[in-house]
Amino acid sequence: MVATLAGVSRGTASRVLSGATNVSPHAVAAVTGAAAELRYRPNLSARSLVTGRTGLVGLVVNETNERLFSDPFFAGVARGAHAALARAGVALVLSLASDAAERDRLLELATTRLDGLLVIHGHGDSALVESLVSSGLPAVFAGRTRTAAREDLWWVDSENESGAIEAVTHLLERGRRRIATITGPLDMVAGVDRLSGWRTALRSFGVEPDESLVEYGTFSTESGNESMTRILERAPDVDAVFAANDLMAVGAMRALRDAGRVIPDDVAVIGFDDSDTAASAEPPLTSVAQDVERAGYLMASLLLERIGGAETPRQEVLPTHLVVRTSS
Amino acid sequence: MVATLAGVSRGTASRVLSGATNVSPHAVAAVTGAAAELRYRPNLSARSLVTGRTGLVGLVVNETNERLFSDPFFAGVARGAHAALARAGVALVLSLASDAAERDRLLELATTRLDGLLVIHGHGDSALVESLVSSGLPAVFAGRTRTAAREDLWWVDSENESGAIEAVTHLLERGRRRIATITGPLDMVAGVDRLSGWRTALRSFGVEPDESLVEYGTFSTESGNESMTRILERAPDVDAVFAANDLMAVGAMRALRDAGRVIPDDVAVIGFDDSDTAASAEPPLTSVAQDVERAGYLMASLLLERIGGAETPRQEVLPTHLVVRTSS
DNA sequence: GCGCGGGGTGGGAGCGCTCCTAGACTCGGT
DNA sequence: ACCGAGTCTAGGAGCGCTCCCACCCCGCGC
Repeated sequence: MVATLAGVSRGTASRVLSGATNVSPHAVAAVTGAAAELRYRPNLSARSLVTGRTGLVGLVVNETNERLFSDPFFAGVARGAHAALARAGVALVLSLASDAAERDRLLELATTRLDGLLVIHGHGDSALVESLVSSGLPAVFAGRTRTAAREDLWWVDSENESGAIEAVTHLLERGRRRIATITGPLDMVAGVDRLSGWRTALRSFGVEPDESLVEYGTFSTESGNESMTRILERAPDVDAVFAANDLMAVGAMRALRDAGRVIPDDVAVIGFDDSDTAASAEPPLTSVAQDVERAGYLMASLLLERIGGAETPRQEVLPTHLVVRTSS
Repeated sequence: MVATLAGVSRGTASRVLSGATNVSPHAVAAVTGAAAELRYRPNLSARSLVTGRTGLVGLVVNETNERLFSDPFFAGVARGAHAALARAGVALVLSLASDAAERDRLLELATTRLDGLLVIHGHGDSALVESLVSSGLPAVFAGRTRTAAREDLWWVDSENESGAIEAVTHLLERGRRRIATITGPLDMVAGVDRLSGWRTALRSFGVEPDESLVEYGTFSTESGNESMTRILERAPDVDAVFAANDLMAVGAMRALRDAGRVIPDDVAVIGFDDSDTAASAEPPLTSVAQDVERAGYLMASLLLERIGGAETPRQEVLPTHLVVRTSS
């Protein structure tokens, strides 16, 4: 180590450079001075070799058809996670896991050079979740899936159900009664919970949920469009729609417009996520806001705790709130 | 190394595990067999320590106000780059560099643990570019900026000018003559080139470019809206708009609709990028397509070459083509 | 004045790998 | 039968760092 040349022994220099404990002020000054002069950069590989930590965390995206990767949800989580990790000197490694081959490669990579994983899994890809869990690698999940809803895992999620309740209640309060919903796939807790919130809100207003007003989409614009079309066929008297995300809400609005319905006069529309899409939609979309950036930050913080040695799994649920715009 | 225990010496095992050269088939079989049995995973830190390569490449996003990070352009590049790198066993590290502090941290991180950088710089952030270049680290840029347009750098860009020419020519051929353009900031070559294409196309049809039909936006929906509003004030007779990206085109459409213009009957609109936004816009937006995923793939390939020892800078320009939808 | 404890330091050991060199072994030519 | 060229292998060296232990020195208590 070059820093030694300017003062003391390697041991002392190392002590100074990685959290000075039991070092004299004199030595500290000498070492830091020398390090600055020599523009010293510690070799992280060497450090990893001996500490067993790589200072690298994977951001796993199980990207399937719906191109989760370009989803604003992903972007927000990534940004938040990056912020939390940066202050701990940990870097984020992008890891896609679309197919089985990629999943294997990911596990290979993960067990060999990552300290932990942040997992965003679009669908409840149990194979991925299971193999991650069984690998024993520290991992924190974004959102519960059927497989990941257990308390033995670490995860961060939003208050999907109460968010949905707030949205549907808002519609009910404005006199809407034939409220349809376009939810997500049944294997995603986010979709299930939002659907459940829809039912709860209706019942609390004495309205029995009409199952013919329910459609299961895939969180894409196109599926929102198709779902809305089917709802219109089955229930032409629909006067509102609550979609489980903004993209589907936008798709639904297109279907409504094509069917000659005026938004919000004939049919009110509410989305979920409060993404940029919602704000720039035509008309601007009322949406349930969830702070994805904060979710990412929390996920990373939990993961750092876990890597730091925490044993008991932690879960965190983030609040949501309704952002009212012109579509409702 | 555990693999030795099942056959030969460390040296031989190492030779087998990292590209078998001068090894007997017998030894190969023995080592691979033993490695499989022991579920051997090489320690990448140790390997890095001796080879001097980390197998890590940074994806640098100079994220400013416009949230480049959630831009579909970024997502595409990231996906393409990931694909190219994965087959070389290289991982992608996400590196944001919004402010000066982050930039410093990034450089620290880069020089110490990354083999190279893929740089997406929203604005022509010369400070970032300069410091990267002077650090001597292998880097490939996405798109030229004023600072990065030089041939001593490595970059990948799209045929911005000819893409713009194609778009504007398409409008001219359909009889439009009062064609406005909303371009990007002057410090981005992408914007400048697209503006230049607009001029060229007009002149080739004998139309002298009217500078009052030019607006400079910031690539956001909102700026598209504002720019269009200003154009309508200055030139109410405008009959077409060419925007330098889809988001601004969408913003422009909103402004046009608010002004009572019908798209495309009164005013035709064309965007750039052919992102999902374009397809799902109302009405569906004609747009100049550029294959961002391929750009990312190429960037990564060039970077690998550079890291592999290639000295002479390479640049690559990708073709664009017009995707005609109902807005024009 | 002697022993003991604690803050501070020096340097050996070793993390797991690849590189390199010396040497062993094989085979064909004379 | 010998030798040289070619092929493959064993194991030492060392990458740059942290950990650990032995040690030194100083001040205090008996």
